[in-house]
Amino acid sequence: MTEASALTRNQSLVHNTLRAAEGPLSAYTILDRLRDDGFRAPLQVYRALDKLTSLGLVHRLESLNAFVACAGEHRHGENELIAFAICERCGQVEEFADAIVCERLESWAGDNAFDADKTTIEIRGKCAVCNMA
Amino acid sequence: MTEASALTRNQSLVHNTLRAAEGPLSAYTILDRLRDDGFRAPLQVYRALDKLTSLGLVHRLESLNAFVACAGEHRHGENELIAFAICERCGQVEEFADAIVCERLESWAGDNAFDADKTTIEIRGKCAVCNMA
DNA sequence: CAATTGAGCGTAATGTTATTACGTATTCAT
DNA sequence: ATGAATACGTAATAACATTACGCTCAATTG
Repeated sequence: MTEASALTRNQSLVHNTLRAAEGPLSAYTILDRLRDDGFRAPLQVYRALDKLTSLGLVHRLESLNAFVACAGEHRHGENELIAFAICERCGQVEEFADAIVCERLESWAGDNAFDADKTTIEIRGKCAVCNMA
Repeated sequence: MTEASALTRNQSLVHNTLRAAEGPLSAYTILDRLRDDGFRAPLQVYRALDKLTSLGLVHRLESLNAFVACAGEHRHGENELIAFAICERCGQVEEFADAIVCERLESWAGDNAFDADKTTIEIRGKCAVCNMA
């Protein structure tokens, strides 16, 4: 079994909602989609999201105040540096990692004695598909 | 005269508030600091911030929902890619640019036909000074 | 076994951040 | 002068997030 089996009911519901979604969802959108499953309050969602992000199953998109299920099967550790390309038009999010970017940022941190905790990289723009249209 | 002279009264007030601040300020904090200057509503602040960010005089920190005056005299164009290192402890923000990071992200965008509009890079952690303490 | 601890849960209230809507004023090029 | 663009003031509301309180359950451990 995957680690997902360790999730609680609420956590699974939130995780599945995000995985079923086409794109990022806000916490309140998730809440609305889970009303029928007994969700009543924002905190139920935020608590699940906290856990899921700490497990690396979900990412928070800071520039959107929204959340996405981590792409692919490869669950990232909490520390892996992932960049996001967010299409302003269709809402699709592409996730990618770049070793050199990662290295450069770590290098800056090293040079400046900055103890990095969490790094956010988000590119807003138009995806290939929408670029054509 | 600098371009700053082209700013309206409200825009200057907001800009000066940010420049006088030790670190990033939320829109509502700015509002509070400008009550005596006649500010009454959030929109007055948000409108000024919109203008200032489009001029490259102010940056929005997405992971903080807050704003900082652009460091140094070198006003960045709206397009220049700047990274921010944000100390969770003292609130100080360091601003830096890295050509290679920039190049790698542009390269990813090129390869994926993604038309990048605005890119955010924010590192949260502890700064050199706080690291010692 | 009982006591303690830690994670999770439910609910209510509140706090914080941002926008919409509407009308007015000023500036500037035509 | 007139129309377009930009900025302004105010009120209301929407959207996002947290604090506080008390309860349950399971695992640990003394």
